[in-house]
Amino acid sequence: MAVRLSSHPGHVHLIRKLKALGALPAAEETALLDLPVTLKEMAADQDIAADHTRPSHSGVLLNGFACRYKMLPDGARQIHSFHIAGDTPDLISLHLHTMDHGLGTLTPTTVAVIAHEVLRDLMLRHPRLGELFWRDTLVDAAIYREWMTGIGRRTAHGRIAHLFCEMYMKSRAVALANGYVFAFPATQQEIGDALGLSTVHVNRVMQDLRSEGLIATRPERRAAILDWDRLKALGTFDSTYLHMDPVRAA
Amino acid sequence: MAVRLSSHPGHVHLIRKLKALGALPAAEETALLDLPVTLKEMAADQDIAADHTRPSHSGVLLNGFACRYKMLPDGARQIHSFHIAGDTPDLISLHLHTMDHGLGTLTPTTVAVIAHEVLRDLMLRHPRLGELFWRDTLVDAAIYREWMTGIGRRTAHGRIAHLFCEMYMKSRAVALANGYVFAFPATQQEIGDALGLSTVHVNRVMQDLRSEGLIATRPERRAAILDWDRLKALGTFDSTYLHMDPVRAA
DNA sequence: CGAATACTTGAGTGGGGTCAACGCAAGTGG
DNA sequence: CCACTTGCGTTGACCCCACTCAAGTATTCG
Repeated sequence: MAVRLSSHPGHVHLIRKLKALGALPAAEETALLDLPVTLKEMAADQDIAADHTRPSHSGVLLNGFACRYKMLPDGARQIHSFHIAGDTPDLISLHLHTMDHGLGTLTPTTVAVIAHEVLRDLMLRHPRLGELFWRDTLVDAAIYREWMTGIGRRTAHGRIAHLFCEMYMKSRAVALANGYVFAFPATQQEIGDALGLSTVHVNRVMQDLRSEGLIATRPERRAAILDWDRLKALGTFDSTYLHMDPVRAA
Repeated sequence: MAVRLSSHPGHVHLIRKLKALGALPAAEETALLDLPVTLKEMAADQDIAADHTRPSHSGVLLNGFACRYKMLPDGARQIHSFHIAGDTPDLISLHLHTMDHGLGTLTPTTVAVIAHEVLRDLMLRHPRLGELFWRDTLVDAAIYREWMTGIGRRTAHGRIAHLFCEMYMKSRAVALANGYVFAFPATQQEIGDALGLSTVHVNRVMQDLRSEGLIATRPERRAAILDWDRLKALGTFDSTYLHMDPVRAA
């Protein structure tokens, strides 16, 4: 059932995210919100796009959480990124036609599905939007580099601290943080698969961070940062790679 | 001193690379080769673009080797990617204005430096070229994901095997491989910094791979793959992520 | 032919992995 | 409303892959 993107309240997160990336003129904003999309409600642990497939559509996450991941032949999993409302995680299938990894939901999720041809036409009509989306994929790439740095060279404590800093910054940018509290529904298993750690070790390190008074986690799958400065120092977190300052970027 | 990109023989690697990414019509090829560039000869271990700077130009590697890297406060280094002739490693500065990492040479190198405004104008005139370059940055991102997977979930033997497979495929794509022999001038130290391993361990594992008859390295800084199938299996290498098949991609 | 810059080797160590339970809350169905 | 299941977090014991430190031995190059 085709509706306009603007018909679902989740579109505000996309707009906020694009505005955090750079100037979004009114004409472009209107063109984007007028796009015909299909709303897809998904359960947790479903593939939005499976590895090795060739999608003909891309999606905007309107709510819920998703992740990008790769399964290895021995059953090990590496999670490459977490995605929250406002993200366009499979925009890349517009130019990389065969998926080289999977994209799956972590929680029940609403996705606005848009046909590739519609997106291509939009970007031809509005090159400024094309640039913003390109920029978005480049920020994703910067995040991969940062994770690579963490997995390769940071201790387990530093990696987990860094991840909490990043998820907080991303949530705040789309107004999904309430003070230092934000939704972070990943299990310890998933955090381990993201950071190259075992579940058991994630558990022990998170206990350390909690007992040190750095973070708190709630049964409702929310996280809170209790001491931003010390957490940031522990994870040697420098937000430059998130490229969230549109003023300096302009 | 401004010359045309076509004036340096290294331009052929760029053209080959773009053609491996997708169709490159003659008009676009001509427009690209006519670009005014400045040729810059650089020594080894110099920064093409330093961390935290705001470049106003991007470069094409015409020959030599470079790498993208990040230094951590404790002195540790993570190398994010290796780059060979034909690569455009700092194209991203066109849209991410502040460098969140460094880009440096590994060997003496020739770089064609192009002003951002010239590139922007080129892509407005030729959206098809813009798409190809976007695609190129997406392939780089796919390589980051693959490295992340390796560092997070592969053994040291698997990581090194995978890296040799990747560097061979990249060299072959721009006709810089001779059979299974290709230039790979990274030191064991640099390989370790790329794969999240210590120099000592890289050394021991490479001895294993040599004595197993999988690879050979030559004093002239060339590498040879002696048993492609076993090396590929050891690194669980699947070249999908390099997106090198323009036919299926079209 | 020194002086760097790699590459090698050995010995000892530790961060994080594995394996195997156990606790506990939230369904879910009878 | 209780028995069963399922998913997630937690704990303990043991172990190994890869790291560190320290000392070599080639190469390469001015």
